[in-house]
Amino acid sequence: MPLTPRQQQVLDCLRQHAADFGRAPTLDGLCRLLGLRSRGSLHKHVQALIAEGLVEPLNGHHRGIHLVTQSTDENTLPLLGKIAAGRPIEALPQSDTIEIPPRLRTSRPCYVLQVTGDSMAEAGILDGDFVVIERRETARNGEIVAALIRGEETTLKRIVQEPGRVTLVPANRGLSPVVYAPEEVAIQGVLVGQMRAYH
Amino acid sequence: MPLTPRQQQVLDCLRQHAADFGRAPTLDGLCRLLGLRSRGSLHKHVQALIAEGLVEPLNGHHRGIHLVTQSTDENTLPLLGKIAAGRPIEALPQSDTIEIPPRLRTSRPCYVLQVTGDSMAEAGILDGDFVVIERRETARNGEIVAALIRGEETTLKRIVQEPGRVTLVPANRGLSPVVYAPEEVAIQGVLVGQMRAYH
DNA sequence: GCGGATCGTTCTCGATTCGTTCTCCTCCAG
DNA sequence: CTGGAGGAGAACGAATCGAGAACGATCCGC
Repeated sequence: MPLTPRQQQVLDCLRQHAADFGRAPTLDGLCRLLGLRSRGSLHKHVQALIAEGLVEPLNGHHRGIHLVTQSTDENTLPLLGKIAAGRPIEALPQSDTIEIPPRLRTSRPCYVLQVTGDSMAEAGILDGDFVVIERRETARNGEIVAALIRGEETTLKRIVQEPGRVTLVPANRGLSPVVYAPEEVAIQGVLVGQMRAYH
Repeated sequence: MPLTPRQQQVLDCLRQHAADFGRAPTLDGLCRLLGLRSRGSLHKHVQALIAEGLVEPLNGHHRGIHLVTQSTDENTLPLLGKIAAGRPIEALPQSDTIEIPPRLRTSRPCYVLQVTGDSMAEAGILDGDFVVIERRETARNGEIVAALIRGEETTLKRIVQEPGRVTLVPANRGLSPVVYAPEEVAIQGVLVGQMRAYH
């Protein structure tokens, strides 16, 4: 739903205030900035902005009108580098980012890797694909994880955790599952999305 | 139904206003811009534009004359429906859209389909994946296309075109390539991107 | 810890603006 | 003369907007 003119003014004023002071204004302070005399009136505008998801809702626990953080780059994630069986994640020197639609990520922190190699080809993950990884240190059995093995190499595999051992299962007839001790495998994240460009 | 000269003038004025201010004008504001004195008169023209589908209908819920946004968000594409071997594209009743990062599409018109079935599984396209299709009627050999066969069924396959015959090649050991006469196969678009969510 | 000041929230009331509908008017082509 | 395009103006209901009062909850100096 589009904002009314006054709501737009309030939003502009909030952005201005954030740029100037970096502090969250109170309703009374906003009233003065906007030339209003009643908090009650302004409150309705702020509620509308909250309904639009532009302002942090404050459920009586703290004060101050906080803008929601940067809705613009909400759809970009850091592209950390490449993941290949046999090598640690090749970090890119420059901090690169890549646009990811919300459907391909979760609400928790995520990052993106580019796949090298065909070890997960039969799971539909090919050489050159981009994979979205949710930053997490535990996984459920059967999930595909980015795992650091003995602090040396990082790989993308399906994980099966049993008492006393962890098995990383590739999706490729030419490769075999490998069994590790639990302390050898550090989960760095869980696969939540994948995408590929053909052109 | 064609627009009357005055309706065209109102439409031009609306586009001008959107370009200048990015805000929806009110009927009174439009009157001033057009040199009119009565909202009631202008209202009839706006109603005509709504009937033509050029202006957002506002059913007393909000104010301001909004132009209909045609592909306003350049990162969203229409999600037309599902594509399955053996059936035409199942059109979704409601016109749905889906966010697609620029990397997964081309600069030409594209749309999105959701894949049903595993006929392209060995090319890394699984059941449930979303594929981005560039709207095009010709393809190069080896490209993956959405093709309409005999006007009946639509399918996603790799295409090989030779003089006098067209072969559609699935990527699945259990399925065989099928040869058609060129006039039996109508290319509806070419695969340019693919994505999958795991959660 | 306490009490007053500050703040968020909710409510009512009134004023203005705006979309809508209606009637009446002019102009012009067929 | 008739009908359609176009405009003026009045009137009504709804959306928008602000003022003010009242009530808890939080914050802060003592």
